[in-house]
Amino acid sequence: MAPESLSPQKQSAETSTHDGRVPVLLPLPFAGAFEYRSAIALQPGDIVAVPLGRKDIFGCVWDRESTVPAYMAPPPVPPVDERRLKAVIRRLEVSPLPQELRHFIEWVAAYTLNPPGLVLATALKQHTQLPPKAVLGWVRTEKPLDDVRLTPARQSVLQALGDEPKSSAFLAHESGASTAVIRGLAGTGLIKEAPLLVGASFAQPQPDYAQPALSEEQEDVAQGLRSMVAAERFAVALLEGVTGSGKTEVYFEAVAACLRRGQQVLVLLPEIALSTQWTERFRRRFGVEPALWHSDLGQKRRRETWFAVADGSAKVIVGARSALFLPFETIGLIIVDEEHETSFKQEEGVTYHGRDMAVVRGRLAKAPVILVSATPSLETLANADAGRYQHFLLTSRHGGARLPDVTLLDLREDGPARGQFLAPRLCAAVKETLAAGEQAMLFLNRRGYAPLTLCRTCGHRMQCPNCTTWLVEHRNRGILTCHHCGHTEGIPKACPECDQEETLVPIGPGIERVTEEARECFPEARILVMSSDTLGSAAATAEAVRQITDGEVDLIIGTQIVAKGWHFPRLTLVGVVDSDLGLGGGDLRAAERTVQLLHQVAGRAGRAERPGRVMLQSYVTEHPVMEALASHDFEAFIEQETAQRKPGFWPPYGRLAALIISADSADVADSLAAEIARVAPVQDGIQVLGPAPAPLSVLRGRHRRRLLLKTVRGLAVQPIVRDWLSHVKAKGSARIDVDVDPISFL
DNA sequence: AGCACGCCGACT
DNA sequence: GTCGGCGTGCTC
Repeated sequence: MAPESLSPQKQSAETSTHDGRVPVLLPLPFAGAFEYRSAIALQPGDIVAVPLGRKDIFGCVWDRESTVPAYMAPPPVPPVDERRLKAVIRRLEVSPLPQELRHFIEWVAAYTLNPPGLVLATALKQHTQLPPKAVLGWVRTEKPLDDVRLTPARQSVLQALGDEPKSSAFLAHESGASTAVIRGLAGTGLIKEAPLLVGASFAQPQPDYAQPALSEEQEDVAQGLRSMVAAERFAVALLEGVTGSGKTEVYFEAVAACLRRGQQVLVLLPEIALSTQWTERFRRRFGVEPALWHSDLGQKRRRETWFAVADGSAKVIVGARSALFLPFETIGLIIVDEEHETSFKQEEGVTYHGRDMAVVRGRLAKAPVILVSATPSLETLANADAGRYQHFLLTSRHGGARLPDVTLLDLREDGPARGQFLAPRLCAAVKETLAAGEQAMLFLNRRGYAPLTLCRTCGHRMQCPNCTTWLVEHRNRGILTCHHCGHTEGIPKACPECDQEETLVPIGPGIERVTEEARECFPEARILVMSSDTLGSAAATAEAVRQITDGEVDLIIGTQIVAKGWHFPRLTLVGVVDSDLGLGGGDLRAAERTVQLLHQVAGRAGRAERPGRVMLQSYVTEHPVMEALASHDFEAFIEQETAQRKPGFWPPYGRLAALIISADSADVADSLAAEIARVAPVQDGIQVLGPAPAPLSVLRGRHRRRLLLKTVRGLAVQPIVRDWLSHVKAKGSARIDVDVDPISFL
């Protein structure tokens, strides 16, 4: 794709050449854009090669004025001496970054307290390491037809031509002529080479391909969403509906409305690589596959998609959070499905929350944003309650299916035998289900065989040398491994502490151990294990899903992965092996997350005409989380969570920023943390907690301490943290990482 | 992020 | 006497 064939972008009248000085944002952690001289006129958004030190680097011509709200914006950097400016080397022949994307990059940088260049790097990573090759096709020239001898073959080639360039292969196929005819025509001057529109390979979704049969309730909500799209302005809606209520079908109507207006749609899913079922539903509704965007897209497909988004020919993009950085032309709608999913939060590098930044992107694009969930986050519910977001509800399951019956199995009264993990009542229920020719599922959110290996003689526990964690046994692979840093060792014969042999015993269940037990309890059952260890690729996942759907499997045993929005019509029993697992650790969202996850898992049961059953094994059946799940009364649970968070101004009734201090020795980490605490801000509405050792106090060999800044809702954390950190400096091995709106407290 | 400059240990 | 360790600082 060559730049000539891209739609021209909207530009402010003002050009960026200003005394021949051009700001260029480099994909490096500098405080702001660097300035260069340029003889040629450059526009903001242009990708340029510039010298930096003794090397050359790509950057993006930047805007002189910031659009970030003043309170959030980083302090301005003083201009550099004229004589030190170097000259721009050249402008790359690639599509520029649209203004809206540049503003978004600045916004994300200011909000997350990251240098804008680092955010640019995440946007540019997807893009121009290599300028895309122009692929050439053919178009008609102005030359009159009568100058040339027109054979029948030539005429049919000319007929196959359109306004837009067509490839030789396409023309040959369409006209039945050989490529020799095309070359001949080129020789006559009737046609000439022109860059192909890459986007031409992205099929257009048809808004009216299949008409959905919507219930009255669904139709009402769909109508509400359609009118948001029609308004063509920024607004946020929460679409809340129990599992199986047909949320996807309903928001597809908003997608259709947007397509009819010729605008683009961005759909964010938490785990796009696993979303084959979603893609299939999309194809049934719109006739074609949507454009996909995720991290392991091939280089070629990636580049094609980027440019198809830029020129507007890819209409619906389904992606992971990084799709927010695509160069949309005319975005008319953003949808965040499973908005409560914590995996929308990027935890490495630039830590941003995909859901929240989707709302920012929507505001910049003046487009509506729809947040979708069966168990919305407290953040989103609070926004809906405050009237900031519209709230649409789908209350009944599609096709008359009932919500599953949820039974709490109190392990204190009716627990399994020692060394086993499935209670007798759960085993009986599984047997019944299998006998009835239906499918059952066992859910345990823990990979491996056992989370702890202990010496029976001396009490030694097998620990990771780099992290404050136990090594998890993976018996299938014959190893002990750390789930945080990847450290792996063999399973020793003797205890490394007391040298006694055969004394190491596995403590607690992992999914491998539950599978072992299930094989003994249900010897006849065809068992399928679904975890990230057994399902390496999207293709493997799709195959597993097919086996389940086609009834080639009786018992599914899985981790987190099975909780995704799968539709398994034969599944009628779900057993949760350890419902209490997520409640430990005492972090802010432990209860909320457990409710969301277990409700999601429970929702896999009984989606078709057959009613479903769910059994939750727990040692704390009286816990509000368990009660909420058993009674399907989430409002009561939300009320209680709210009552707990509100008085202390915990999110969403206040704001948080975490400072993570790390160093290669505990002493250095401690003294820097103490120094930071000493200069902590003191002000009404602000509270500083810590420093405290991080729950994983040593991670990947680095000693970590945490401080938490909490402010009342009306107070932004960014200027406070900026000011705070301007008083301290990390030296040596020490580092300070800031996590605005932290989700993980590890 | 690179890549320099810059002061302290084991080598031709 | 030098080669080289990676600690601090700069790159428009």
